[in-house]
Amino acid sequence: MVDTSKFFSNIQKHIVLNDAEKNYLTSILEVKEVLRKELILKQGQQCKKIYFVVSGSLRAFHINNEGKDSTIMFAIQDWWITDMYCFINQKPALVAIEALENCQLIGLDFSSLEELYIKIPKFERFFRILFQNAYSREQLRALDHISYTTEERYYRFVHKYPEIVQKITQKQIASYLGVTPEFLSAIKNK
Amino acid sequence: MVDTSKFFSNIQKHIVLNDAEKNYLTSILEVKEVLRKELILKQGQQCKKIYFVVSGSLRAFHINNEGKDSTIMFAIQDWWITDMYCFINQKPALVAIEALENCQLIGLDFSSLEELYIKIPKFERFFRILFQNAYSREQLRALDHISYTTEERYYRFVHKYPEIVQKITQKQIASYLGVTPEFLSAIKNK
DNA sequence: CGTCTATTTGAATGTACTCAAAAGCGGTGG
DNA sequence: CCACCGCTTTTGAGTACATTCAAATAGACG
Repeated sequence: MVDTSKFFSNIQKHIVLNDAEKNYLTSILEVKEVLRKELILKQGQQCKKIYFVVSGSLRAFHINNEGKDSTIMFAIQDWWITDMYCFINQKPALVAIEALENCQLIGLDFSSLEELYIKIPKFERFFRILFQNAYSREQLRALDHISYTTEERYYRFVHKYPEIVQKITQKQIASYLGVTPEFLSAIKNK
Repeated sequence: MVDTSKFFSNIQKHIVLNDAEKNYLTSILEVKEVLRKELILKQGQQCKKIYFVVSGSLRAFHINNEGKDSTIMFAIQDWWITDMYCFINQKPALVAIEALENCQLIGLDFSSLEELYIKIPKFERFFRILFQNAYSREQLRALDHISYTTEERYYRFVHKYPEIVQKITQKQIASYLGVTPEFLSAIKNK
């Protein structure tokens, strides 16, 4: 069984829900369990959902036309993940999302989320805060990317997200930093 | 005089305001005119405001400890700009924001924005959409950054933001792409 | 018109990649 | 429980990408 209490407490960090609202939310959420290595979104598919991670960990990545694998983001327990661009524009996904371990997820469909905003407007607030934080994180990442060396970015990443680092390979860190695994290995061993 | 009508139509792309709401909004907004090269935010300062650009253009940039200048974002007419991380956490700014031309701006203070969310909750919706789009843009930028070559990113940038390109120097594009002006020059002339 | 900054060019250097091969490690099946 | 398989990590050589520094040229602005 997937425990939805973490999901509700994540939401109640920012807004307060009464029982009726919780029940409505329960009625539209979709519980999903996926196995390690399974894809919850494939590149080119329609991205219809945003996921909350109850347990496990995931990786969003893009394969370009030369076959290079680039990691856009990781998500662990208590994080939200989607291909934002495709979710809001309802376009084919630019990224795939794979489970790094067995995961318990809670998905919200694009159209039920739109309805949710209408029916219970305080969710506008919740997602306003969520996206504001996500935007801020990405702005910092852009800063990191153009302003620091690869070596510095590696140590900054490890220091900032130790819980993620535990769960992923060095190859995946390299793909997040935008360098080859060989080069990351060389950096570490000097 | 600064014309606030563009500001209101920007907001009314996503939500509808009645006269009382417009009046309230008018009462908290701060009109600001700045000259070319003026800084509206200095690195290390408290970032108290988010700005809407009525006219003109701006650049947010970071100077690291080696003196390297990295552009985080540009903003032109009808865009919003702030140092998001510092705005929401009320920490010293990581970036400076400078006017590239004479600008007419409308600023919203952090605390009056928080009050606005309480008084007129539909602004949660407006900023939810604004930040969702901003997040999506930054996610795409991260993808661009790790997945394409500098040359590709240059042409993608020029193609995606032609109105920005008109207003900025090549040196500033280089600083946005994260390369030296010399290297960008070499790319163009081959 | 003169000054200041941006852009270009080139040489030397450093950073990061490719390719290939070896070593390490974890999981699976016999 | 060990042996094998597949994948990750390491190592190294050769190459490509990008930087630094310096100097020349071109443009923009007062």
